[in-house]
Amino acid sequence: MRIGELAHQAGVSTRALRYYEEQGLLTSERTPSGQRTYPESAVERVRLIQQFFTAGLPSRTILQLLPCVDTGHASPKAFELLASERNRITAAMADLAAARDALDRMIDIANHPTPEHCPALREPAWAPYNAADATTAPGPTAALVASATLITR
Amino acid sequence: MRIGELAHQAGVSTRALRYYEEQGLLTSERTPSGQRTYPESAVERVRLIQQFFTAGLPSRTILQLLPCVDTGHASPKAFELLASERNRITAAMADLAAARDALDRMIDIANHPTPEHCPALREPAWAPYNAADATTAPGPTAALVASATLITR
DNA sequence: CTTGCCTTTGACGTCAATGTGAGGTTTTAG
DNA sequence: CTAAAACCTCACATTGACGTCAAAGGCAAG
Repeated sequence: MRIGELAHQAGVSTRALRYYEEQGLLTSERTPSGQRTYPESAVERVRLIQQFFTAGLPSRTILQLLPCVDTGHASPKAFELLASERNRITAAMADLAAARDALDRMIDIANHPTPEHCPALREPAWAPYNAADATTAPGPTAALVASATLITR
Repeated sequence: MRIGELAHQAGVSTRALRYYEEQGLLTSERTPSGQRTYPESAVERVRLIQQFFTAGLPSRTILQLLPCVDTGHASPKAFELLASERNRITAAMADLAAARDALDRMIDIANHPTPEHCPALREPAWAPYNAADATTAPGPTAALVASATLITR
């Protein structure tokens, strides 16, 4: 499998794949003419790398983690890294949840039919502004929190 | 309140505050000599801005959202933005959860007392590699998923 | 007045994961 | 054989939220 194929199957650009290789995250065989060749398993590997990138892990950290994936063994230092990154992610999820709650409050306020700060009654029928949701929070739509804390000015 | 005080109370740098102002996210009065002055309420506002930045919203988007916070009213376009950002955040949380699950699988594998790929028995007593967790997933520690999918090579 | 800390504007630096093009070789399809 | 498509390396550009330094002015205390 050459680089274009891998890029297609893994859903990334060829530039990204060369970058991963440059960072030591991905290896490749070379044909006599110098073109990269990958095994099928590379697709899964690239997807894993992408997952880590998406989660905000920097390439240097991923580089330290991948050997642990390959060997199934984690040195104490790698283990510490594993744990701290897990905590980072958990904290990031909490931050996201907090921001989402803030947005929910704004949505509630904008949607709340109280005339004092709601000339938003011109709206026709509300498109159900969300459809696929039940990922983490099963909450119906938005938190029912007092609005005072949001009205800054 | 001058800029240093606000920066301290809101937990950001003065550079960030000037940047926020430059982006139109934050306003300030000026003393005759040109120094910025803020009301107490600016602390909360900066915290909200920071919360949005932390959640990955770009400044341009925050700029569109803030007036909605101020007036308590959302135009249809702002409402759409609110909803789409909410969905973005939810998706990001799912991505984080997936990456965390991957880390959990790695932790499990590294920790699993099977000799085939586990010379990790040299470890003394495991520090409970996580403490504050129950943010979203009440899961005990790590998923108990088959290891085959992880062993790439 | 002067010492020291805070503030001002302006502008360049950073970091990281790519995008983008140049200029050239290899593979593939007809 | 030939043209298109895919690949190669090298290297500069991008994006965004700041960091950082420079040169200067403001403001309280001694």
